[in-house]
Amino acid sequence: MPRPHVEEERRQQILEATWHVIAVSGFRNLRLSDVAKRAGVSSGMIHYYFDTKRDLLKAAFERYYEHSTQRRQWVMETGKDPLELLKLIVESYLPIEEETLEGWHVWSELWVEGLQEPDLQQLNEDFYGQWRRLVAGIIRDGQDAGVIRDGSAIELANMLIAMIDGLAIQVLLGSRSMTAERMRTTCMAFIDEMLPKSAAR
Amino acid sequence: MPRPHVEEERRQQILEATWHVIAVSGFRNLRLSDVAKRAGVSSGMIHYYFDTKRDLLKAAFERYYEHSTQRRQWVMETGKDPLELLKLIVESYLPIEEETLEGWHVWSELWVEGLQEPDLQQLNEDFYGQWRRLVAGIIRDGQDAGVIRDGSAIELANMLIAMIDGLAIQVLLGSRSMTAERMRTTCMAFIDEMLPKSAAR
Amino acid sequence: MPRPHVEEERRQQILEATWHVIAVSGFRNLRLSDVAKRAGVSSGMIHYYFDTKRDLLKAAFERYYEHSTQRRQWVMETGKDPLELLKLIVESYLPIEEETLEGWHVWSELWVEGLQEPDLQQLNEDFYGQWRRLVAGIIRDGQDAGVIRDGSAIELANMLIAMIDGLAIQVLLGSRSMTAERMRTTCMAFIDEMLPKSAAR
Amino acid sequence: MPRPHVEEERRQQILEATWHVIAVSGFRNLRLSDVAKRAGVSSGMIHYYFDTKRDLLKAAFERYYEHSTQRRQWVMETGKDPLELLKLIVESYLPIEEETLEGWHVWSELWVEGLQEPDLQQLNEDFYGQWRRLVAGIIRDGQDAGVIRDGSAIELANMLIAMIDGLAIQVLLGSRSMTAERMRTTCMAFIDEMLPKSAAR
DNA sequence: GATGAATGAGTCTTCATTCAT
DNA sequence: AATGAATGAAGACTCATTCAT
Repeated sequence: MPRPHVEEERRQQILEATWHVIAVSGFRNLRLSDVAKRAGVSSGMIHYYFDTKRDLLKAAFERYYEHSTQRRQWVMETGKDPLELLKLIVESYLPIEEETLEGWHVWSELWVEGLQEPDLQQLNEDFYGQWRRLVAGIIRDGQDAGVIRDGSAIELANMLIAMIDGLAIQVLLGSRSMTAERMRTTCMAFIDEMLPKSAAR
Repeated sequence: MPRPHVEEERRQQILEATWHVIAVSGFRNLRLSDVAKRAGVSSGMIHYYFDTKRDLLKAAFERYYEHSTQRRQWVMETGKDPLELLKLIVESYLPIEEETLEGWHVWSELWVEGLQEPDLQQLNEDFYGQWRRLVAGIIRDGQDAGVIRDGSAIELANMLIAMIDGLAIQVLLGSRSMTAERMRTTCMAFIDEMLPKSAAR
Repeated sequence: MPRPHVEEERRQQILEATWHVIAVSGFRNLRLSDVAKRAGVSSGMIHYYFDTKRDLLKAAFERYYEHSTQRRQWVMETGKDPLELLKLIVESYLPIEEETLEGWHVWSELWVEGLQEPDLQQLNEDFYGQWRRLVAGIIRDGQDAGVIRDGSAIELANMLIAMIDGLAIQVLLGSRSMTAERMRTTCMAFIDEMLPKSAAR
Repeated sequence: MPRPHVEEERRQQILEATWHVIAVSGFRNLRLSDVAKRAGVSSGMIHYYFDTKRDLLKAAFERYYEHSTQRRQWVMETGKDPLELLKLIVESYLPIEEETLEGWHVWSELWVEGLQEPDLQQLNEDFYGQWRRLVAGIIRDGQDAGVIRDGSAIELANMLIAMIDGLAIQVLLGSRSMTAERMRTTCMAFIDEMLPKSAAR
């Protein structure tokens, strides 16, 4: 009785275990044996599915990229008004929930690993390309509706996205001055006070 | 016959070599033999000055923290008007010049390593504490002079700083959509259009 | 498909190789690569079974302790009369046969290493505890049979055991004045002339 | 103003420091830097006086051999009666006093090192040769005076000396069953009950 | 498909030894 | 005579990778 999908399942299982280990231990300290243990498989099996450690890590990031992309699908399907939607996005990216936190860890490791790895740079480029287009689209909707200030929507999107990333790093590093709560108010202040068309000053 | 300062010089020499190797190869791939080669000393000498690799790396980051702090001393001594000064700061942090680029690389590695290392988190905390106070001070000067909008100066500083960090990451990753030039215009747009008190919309 | 007992066999193989190297080269000069070579395995395998060199050496001594204990089992099963039995024991401990010689070498190294290592001290304590009880039992049998002088059997056992150890050291050191032959006559003289109840003087 | 003996003094200083380190840390763990620290000199100076570590250790043992020989000079100059003198000797070798304890440690290390080193074997041979002659001489005095049993004086000396060595090892290893006190009574029992000509049985 | 014992190249680390001062 | 900074060979240890089962 062949189970045709067993291979694919195993791959997923291993790739997900890889994220978790990256998120918990960091890239630098990742050992294949840890991944094997976390995935509940033998170390030999890792190499059955992935030729080298490098291949595994690359695949894990690729898979995580897809995962991250899917995780923000909901944004496309919301009928909320633009400013509200931006706030929801910010809210969903605050490094509070376990899963979001893990996402930030994995993505941070990808960034730094990407400094040396063109493949990962491409992943990042694709991801942020979509990200910018998504946020810029929302901003453009707001501009069309007359609730968001004029100016390059892409540039405004870049501001918000970069701000989220920069603040998240500080939160991840356990800064006492930049907590997740503080990150929320800072982002919300930007959306409430700087993006709107005629916000009071 | 004591050879004065030899020890201190050697330490500096090794620490600086360590930055360079971190900046070029990344933290994960750093081999002590590379540091030794770069510093032009024997591998044994590394251990003569630093007990373990870990100690060396920690010391290198600490030293880099001091270095980074000193590198922004000039900001304190400028008589420029606030908005102009903020622009100069942005300009000086664009990842263009070799030295600035290296700084971003080292600091990125510190961030990601800091995810696992409380000591590095503290370094980051100190550094960003100063950073926020510095930028917030300038903003407050601008508010006092009536050229910068009202609101929490610290919060505005956090926005700008986070934006710089977030954009720099993308530039460092070689994004074709986010170049150093693009980063400049984005930051300048924020300073010119969002910070001033009564900027036209 | 599990390969049963492979692990346990390997451990034994490595531990025995370790004795031999200790016996031949001494503790101080023991290199893991020598043990690996002697055991006919790779150096990595040593660490597969033993975390550190220290662990290996400790385990080797522990295993040797068991081995030594077993090697004297025969004494319990002999029906010989007490004085005869004591002589057989002495005979079996003369540093003449290859295996006995090796035993003395390993045990000497254990002694000196034990000066710094409480774990090894405990091993020695256990071993000599059994040893004393065994010899004292034989002596007590002799006293009960009226062929061995009165007095504390444990004390008499301690005399004989210490004498064997002290003489063996000199033999091991290749003394020309204290050969194995000389050691034999000295011990036999003690048993023949000093232990018996009414030996002529 | 040349101090002609400064070199000789330094040598002594270093050699004595070497004993102490051997006694405290054991031979296996001895580092020249520890010796230098203990002697209060630079590591370079060790090599000024001794070409190699091996040379130093050999010289240290040689010097210790002389030292040990001198330490028992008093035996020659005592007018005590033979049995009493043997007891004094035993007393003086009990591993109780700091200095005696150190002596046993150094000598134990010499034994085990001697298993590999013919030079040290020779030292031991010389030392034990004198030792046997000395003790045998006393025993012979006792035999001449009619207070010690007949038989080979050398053999009786070997018994006593070996017994002392064998017991001392157990005491040094911190045996709870063989304390210095126990060692004393055991040796004294041998002298009191086994050596005399017509001891009651 | 799967295991995990085994390998060995790669690195960190130690420390005797050298040598400029 | 003396120092201690510097060296580099030696050796412990790690871990990705292989392969017999």
